[in-house]
Amino acid sequence: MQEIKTTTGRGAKGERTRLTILEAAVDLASVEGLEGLTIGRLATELSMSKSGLFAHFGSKEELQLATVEAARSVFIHEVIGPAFKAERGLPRLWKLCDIWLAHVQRGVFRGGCFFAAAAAEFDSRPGPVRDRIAAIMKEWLETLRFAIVEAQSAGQLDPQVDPTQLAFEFNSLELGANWAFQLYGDRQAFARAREAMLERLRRYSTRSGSSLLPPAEGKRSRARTPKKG
Amino acid sequence: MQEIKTTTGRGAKGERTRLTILEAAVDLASVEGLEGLTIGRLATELSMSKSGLFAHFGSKEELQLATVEAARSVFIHEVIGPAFKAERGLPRLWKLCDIWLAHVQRGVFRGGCFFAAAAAEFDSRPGPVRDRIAAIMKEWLETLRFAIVEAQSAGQLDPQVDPTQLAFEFNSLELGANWAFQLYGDRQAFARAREAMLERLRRYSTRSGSSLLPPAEGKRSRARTPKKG
DNA sequence: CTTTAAAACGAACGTTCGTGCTATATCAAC
DNA sequence: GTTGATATAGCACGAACGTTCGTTTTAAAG
Repeated sequence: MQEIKTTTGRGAKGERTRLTILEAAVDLASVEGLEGLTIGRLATELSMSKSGLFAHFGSKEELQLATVEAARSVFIHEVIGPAFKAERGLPRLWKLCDIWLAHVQRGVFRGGCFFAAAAAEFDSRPGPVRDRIAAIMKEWLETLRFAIVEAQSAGQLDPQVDPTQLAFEFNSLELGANWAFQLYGDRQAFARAREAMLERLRRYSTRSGSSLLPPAEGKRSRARTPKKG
Repeated sequence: MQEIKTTTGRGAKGERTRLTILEAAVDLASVEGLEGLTIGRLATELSMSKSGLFAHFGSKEELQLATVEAARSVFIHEVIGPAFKAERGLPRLWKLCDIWLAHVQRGVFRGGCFFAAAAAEFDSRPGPVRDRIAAIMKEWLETLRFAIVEAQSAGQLDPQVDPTQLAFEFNSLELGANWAFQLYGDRQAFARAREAMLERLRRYSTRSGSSLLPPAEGKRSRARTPKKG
């Protein structure tokens, strides 16, 4: 009988430690940046030795890559997953935007959107880390674009709308809200981003689509939009 | 006889050197970040000694603050100045947006928008540097907002439009274009941002205002929509 | 010229960085 | 309980960091 490559038996402890490290690494990197994510600090924070921690990754770049990957997992779990519970088309598109903004507001990452920060840090720094960050953010943009296309296919959104253009605008509003919140603590920015997104979705939505969007708020709404259960 | 402290006579050389240093500092910081802006590297790049350079600022934080201030001067000279040559109201508002995008595209700062990068780097790092960056970006947002208000006062823009909301959206689109260009080299992003901005300006502009905007392009090269048939 | 303050330098400081080595714990499998 | 891989620690390294200090060069003022 061929023995199965043991990832579960022998290396159990190491894997657990690795995950613990990466959890702390994501948190630290979201605040200090992927370069400010220092092996010494990380080790101190986890009460372990630099070399012991280092052995799990072999190089700082590998640690950074693993951290980026861990952040992507968190993002998928916190944003993509929940949004995909909504039905295809306009509801899912809206949920993607809404939950994205919520995950920043909730502080899923202490430093706001992990990838916005990482992109700004690495965009002038060629290498595998930059490439991976770029790929992950493209995934997100592609997810947005595809949700738009699905809404069009479902007859909920004007088929004349350019999906890439709309995805660009939504992504920009997300970046803008993240920026305003991180730099000024401006919570209103989330409402502004939502308003701008909903305005577009409403304008482009067909009759069958518009009922799938949250009801329009009056100006200066004081109450929160009721969550549907 | 009381001697006058001449700032022009004795300190002339030092001031010139300081400006040379800051020019290089802005360039370096726009790529490597304000923390990656290292005194040693800067000195090497300028073929001078670390200590000689250091003496001009007294601390790294002072160097960072001076660099931020120098970047602000460049920005004012390259964006605000030219845009303010346009007449008040809608023309100036549009020029502010248009030239902002152009200054990123032209590579006025090697790393794209200096302040977008600096904000992302320092937003989780309290202190005078962060405060100054935040204040400067608020200046910009306020400039945008005021231009919108002026366009409304001139009867060129729908007075019902919330200036803060529109300024937020424009700023977001700028951040989005900067992001796409820095991370993917995507030049189309500038056109997308302009399209989104102009779409809003056109929709909100009065009859007297709409003639002040650039003519609408013929749907751009969007003929190739893979319309599924 | 001489005088003198500003400007630039060179060397060193104490830290921290990433990264090797070597030794010691830990723990699943026999 | 012994074994052997795996995981962690200890220690040292060279380089780079911001910063200090004492000295030397430079150039403006008398």
